[in-house]
Amino acid sequence: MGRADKLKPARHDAPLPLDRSELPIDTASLARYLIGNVLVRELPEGIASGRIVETEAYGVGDAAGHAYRGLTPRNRSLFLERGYAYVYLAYGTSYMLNVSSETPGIGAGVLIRALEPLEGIAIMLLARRIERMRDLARGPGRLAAALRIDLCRQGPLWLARGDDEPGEIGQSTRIGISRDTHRRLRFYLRNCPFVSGPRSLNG
DNA sequence: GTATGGATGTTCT
DNA sequence: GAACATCCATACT
Repeated sequence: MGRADKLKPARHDAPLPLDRSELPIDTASLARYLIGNVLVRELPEGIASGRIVETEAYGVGDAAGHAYRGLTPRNRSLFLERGYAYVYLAYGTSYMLNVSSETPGIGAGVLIRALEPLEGIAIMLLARRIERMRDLARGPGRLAAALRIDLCRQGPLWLARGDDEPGEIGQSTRIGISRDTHRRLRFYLRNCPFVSGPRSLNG
């Protein structure tokens, strides 16, 4: 527990974090496990949260993963034990949020791609110019914008337990990559309007 | 609904 | 200079 945790405790009724011991170590297992659980962000304006409905695994020896070519200053948090954030800027416009996986020293992680908004929708709307509510956090860049994961704002970020059974989980190839495109390492909630990607991948 | 192209900044060759 | 785990606006079926 670091000093910052003691200085500003979370709101008393905020969802409790998952214990690290319950996170699967294996990357694909973690990606599947996270579906149905909750991502919580505490901002000065209040709590913003959403149910995780879409993830992608970027595991050991995966040529599409950022850790594939070894440890660099950018990707070093992927080499931490499971449950740490790895955030980077893609295409100069969108931040991507990942959860580190595997054991310390092994570079791997899970990309969180979409949320079903739960709490603090008004807070998330402040950062998203949208017409349809379903687009609030539908896609990894939109998700990071909605939760204002922009690396220049104060506020904790954690994973919490989902309230109920997530529903049927589908599996497909991953989106937006050019290597290892055949692997079916994308996990999503079936029949969920908040999932990104073309209909052909979401059957 | 799907397809296409431009904007954008960091990392690595 | 190229690649890139994207988004948005626009055009079209």
